[in-house]
Amino acid sequence: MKVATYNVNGVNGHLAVLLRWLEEYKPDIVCLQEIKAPQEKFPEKVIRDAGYGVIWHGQKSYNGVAILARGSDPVETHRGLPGDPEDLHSRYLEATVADLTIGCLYVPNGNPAPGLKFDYKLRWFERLTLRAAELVKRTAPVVLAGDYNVIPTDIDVYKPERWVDDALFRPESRKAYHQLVEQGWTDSVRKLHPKERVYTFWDYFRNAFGRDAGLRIDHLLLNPALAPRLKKAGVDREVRGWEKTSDHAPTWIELTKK
DNA sequence: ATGCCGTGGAAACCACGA
Repeated sequence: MKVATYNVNGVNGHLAVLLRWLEEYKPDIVCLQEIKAPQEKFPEKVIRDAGYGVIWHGQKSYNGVAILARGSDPVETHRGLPGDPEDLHSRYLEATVADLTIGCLYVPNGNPAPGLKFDYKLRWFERLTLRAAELVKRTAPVVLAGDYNVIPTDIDVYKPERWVDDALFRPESRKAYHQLVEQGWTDSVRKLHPKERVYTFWDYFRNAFGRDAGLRIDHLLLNPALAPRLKKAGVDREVRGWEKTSDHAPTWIELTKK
C-alpha cells in the first residue's frame, strides 16, 4: 500500500497535474496541502471520478488540506488541530482508512522570523506535538503526513548557510521537529535513505529544480505500531518537472500488508 | 542577497508562499 503527501499549491490551479499523477502512480492514500480553495470550490467530482473517496477542509485563498483514499471514503476523526479555538486556518485533518489513522497537516511557514508569524508557527507546532503524543502510543497504525515546513538537518537543504535565518531552518523549528520525532515517530524517508540527499520542494525561480537546489520539508512520520511495515520511501521527482506543476513533489511510502 | 515565480481573489494590485 502506497501513502503519499503532496503540497499541490492550489488544487484547481494544478488539477491537471494532480489527476495525471493519481492516474499514473495510483497512490492508495493521499494527503494534500495548500488546496487554496473554499469548501465549495473543491473539485470533488473529478477526484471521485478518478476513483478516490475524499474529505477536505477548505479555506478561501490560503491553506486547506484533503485526504483521498482509492476505492473508499476516509472516515473523518478530527477537523482542525485542537488547542486554539481562535485559530481558523485549515491546516489539519485526520481520518481513518480501514485500520490506518492518517493525520494530514500543513505547518505554518513562519517567515519572516522572528515575528508574529514565526510565533504562530511555533505555537501551532506545540499543539501538533500534543496531538501527536496521543497518536504515537496507539497500538493501531498511525501516519502523520504533510508539509512540516521544517528542514530537519543540514543534508536536507542544498546550501544550509543560506537558510540559517529562515523560519524553515531556524534552531527553534528544527528543535520542535526533533522533539516531535523523539516521541517515538519514524521519519520514513530518512529511515530508509539515511545519508542520501532527498528533496521534496524546489523553488519556481532561479531554475531551482534544474540545479537541484531543493529542500526536504514534506515528511511522513510513522508510529511504532506502523514502523515495522515500512518497505520503501521516496519522492516522485519527475512530477516536479511537468508543465504547470506545484513547487513540491509527491512524497510517499510503501507499506507491507499487516 | 533577493519572492526573481506562481496561485487566488479582488479589482488591475495585493497577500502569501519557502
